[in-house]
Amino acid sequence: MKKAGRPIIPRKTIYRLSIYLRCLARLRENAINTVSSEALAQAAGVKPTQLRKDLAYFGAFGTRGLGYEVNALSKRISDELGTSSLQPVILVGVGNLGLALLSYRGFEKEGFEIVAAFDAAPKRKRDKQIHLPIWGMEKLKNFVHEKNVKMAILSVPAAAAQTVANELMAAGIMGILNFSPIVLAVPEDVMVNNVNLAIELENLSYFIQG
Amino acid sequence: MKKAGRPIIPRKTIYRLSIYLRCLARLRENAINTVSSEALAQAAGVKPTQLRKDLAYFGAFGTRGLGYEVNALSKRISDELGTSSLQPVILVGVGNLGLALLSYRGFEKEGFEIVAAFDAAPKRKRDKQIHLPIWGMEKLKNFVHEKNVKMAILSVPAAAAQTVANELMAAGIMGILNFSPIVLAVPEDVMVNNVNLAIELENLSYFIQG
DNA sequence: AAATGTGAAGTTGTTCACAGCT
DNA sequence: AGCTGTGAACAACTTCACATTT
Repeated sequence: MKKAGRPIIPRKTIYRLSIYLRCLARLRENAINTVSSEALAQAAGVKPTQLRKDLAYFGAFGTRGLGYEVNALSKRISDELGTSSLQPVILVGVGNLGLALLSYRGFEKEGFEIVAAFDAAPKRKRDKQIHLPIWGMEKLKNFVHEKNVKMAILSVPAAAAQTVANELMAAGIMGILNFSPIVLAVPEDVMVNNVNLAIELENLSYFIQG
Repeated sequence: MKKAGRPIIPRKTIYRLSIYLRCLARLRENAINTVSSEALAQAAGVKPTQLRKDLAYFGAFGTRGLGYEVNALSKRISDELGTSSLQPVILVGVGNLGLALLSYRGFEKEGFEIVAAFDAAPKRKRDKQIHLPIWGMEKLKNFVHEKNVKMAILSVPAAAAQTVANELMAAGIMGILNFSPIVLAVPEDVMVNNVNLAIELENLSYFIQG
């Protein structure tokens, strides 16, 4: 959770750095070399001062009067986030949602690859062909060790989630992207990000009722 | 964005109310009638005081010395969130991710139904059978008006996202669950929730590198 | 002139400490 | 005794204002 030897950067800032990185990628595609905090902030949906504060956590490299060099800033943020190298990820729980996520091949472009899928019933019939084999849970531990996988996508039913999460952690997984609708109990050094589409919709529906 | 005649409840609280509701549902399944703020907070992954503060935004109904009645509290939160009635939702952009979301039929259990799907190329060949017909974008406006749809899931490529979002808003959509990796520009009265799986993974990967 | 970098002020959200019910 | 409800203290985050640099 903390990065030794560097200033502690707030969670929210890290999240926004990812957003800035994607905005910068689009600028690059359009062959734009230089950008002001004003313009970049606008693209990212934040205030210019916030952008500058965020960048200030890991040093200054803008040019006053001019702005930031797009390539240099991209590189710097990318280094900071550690996204320069492709991270292997496993997916556990190939039910409806897990299958959906597997068939969505949009992770690779962004530096992540789902390298294996696991399920309690690997042979179960599924209504869609996928290119990746599905392994039984007994194969998980060895695989994670051998391939040195650190991250997992968890898409099992609520009732199984905590048990499976425990297996993942025992195998050495340190980061879990949790799609199951329960709050996982994990030790401090394991990181969980929750994604719950139903809650997102519920949240929207609240705010649009006037 | 604001609810007339009621105290303004912070976004984060609303989000947590959804979590509490799901924890309460599990308690109900286990035929537990009463719960303390301590126990419920633990299940929801928050501190007891925070839970009580959250509930205090819309009035007190716990029993001191005892705790909360599970059914009554569920009902109260559900009313507050307005999730008692089923909300129709449309999905726009039936590419890889959109198709994946359509085939994930997990929304219905949670009070939402995807009632129609739209795509710029509705006849395009897709590698999976789905039960819902896919309409062309020209059908969108009428449908939204007729069925009085207020929420949309947006899963089109980045390049098209803002244009399509504009169409949605022109048709009367007030809440967008945005899966496309750009920040949408919308007027104040339209609500956008962003879900970006790549960013979630990137975020995880940052925090697990020691 | 234009735009960054940053201490200080302001705002929002969280936790504490404890009074007040049951 | 046990647990809620809440003002006050605290912490985190955001924005402002402006000095500084090119």
